[in-house]
Amino acid sequence: VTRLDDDLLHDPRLTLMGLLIEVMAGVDCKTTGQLGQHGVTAAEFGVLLRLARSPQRQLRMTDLTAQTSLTNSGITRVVDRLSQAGLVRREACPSDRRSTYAVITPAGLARLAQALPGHLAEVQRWLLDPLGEGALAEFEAALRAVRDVVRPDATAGIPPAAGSPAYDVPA
Amino acid sequence: VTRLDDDLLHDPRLTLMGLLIEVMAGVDCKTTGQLGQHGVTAAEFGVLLRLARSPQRQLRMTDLTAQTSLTNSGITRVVDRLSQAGLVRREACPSDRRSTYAVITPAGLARLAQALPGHLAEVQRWLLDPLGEGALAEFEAALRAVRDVVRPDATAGIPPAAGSPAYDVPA
DNA sequence: AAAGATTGATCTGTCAATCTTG
DNA sequence: CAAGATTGACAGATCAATCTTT
Repeated sequence: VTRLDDDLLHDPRLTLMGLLIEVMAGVDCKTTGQLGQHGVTAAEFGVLLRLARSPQRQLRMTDLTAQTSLTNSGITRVVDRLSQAGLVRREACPSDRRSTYAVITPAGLARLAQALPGHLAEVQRWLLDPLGEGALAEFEAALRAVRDVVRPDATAGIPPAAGSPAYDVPA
Repeated sequence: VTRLDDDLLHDPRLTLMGLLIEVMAGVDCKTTGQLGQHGVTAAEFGVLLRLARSPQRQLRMTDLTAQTSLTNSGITRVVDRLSQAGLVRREACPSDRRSTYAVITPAGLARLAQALPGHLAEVQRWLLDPLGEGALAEFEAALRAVRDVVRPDATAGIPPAAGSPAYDVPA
């Protein structure tokens, strides 16, 4: 049986993990607040942003799933809300009738344009500013190293057969 | 009106934020899976851990709220589940009858002892290993810098009047 | 049979309101 | 009235099951 050693309870790895969690919670508390003022959740913002960045301002549901940390049904629901709000429109895929495109509407682009500058400001204030000019590059490299391991697909460099550009995209 | 400039859509700050989100999603997907095998969610694990580390193996509900990224009602619900499962017990506070202590039970300690080593292994594998020996200290310092700004209270060094030790604690 | 998408049931957490004690 | 805790109503996401198309 495993005894509950006191060293285990104070393992430095717990501290690191705790810091990561606190940072994440803190930062997206701030950004969620800002985005909320523009009537979108973080997940919705992420979808709008990805659509706006994509070739035809559109992406298949499956590709959205691959690019976010949501499940396919999660994406269905986010797109439901966005299309209900008129920020996104569903469109049938001509070549494969199983697929559906989500297309960002002019209203969606407008909403994004309205929310984005403030969002960048929050990221600047709560992430870049505290890091400082010096630590930034190192921090980003560290994140990238971890990302490449926990999300190997995000960097898999095979030229996208269908329309999924392998950008680094936030939510 | 704000035009949707193409530069805004590709601002490097979005990349950084996106990396942070991906890393967080990736890492706690892994750890959630491991913890799930022991029948606890990440939030529940965090509460058990904090209780185990606390002076009398107990904490007031309020202190738990302060130490996690949950609301007070969120903590109520987590403790509900844990006490339903027999891993935690509620106990009245003698000095202030508004307060309730959550006390970890022997079963709770056992569960924690059972889950903790595997959890540490996951953190090692998905966080420390990818970072590598060299980047670790820098990364932790960076996180701490951000944490201090987004969560100023977590480091406020006033000696805890009531029982809330200002550890660095994960969830 | 597998891939894409959606739906119903459920889980976890929040918010606002409430109750009790200080 | 403020602080601590809980509760009801609800939002957001997941899982497993389902339906359609390949």
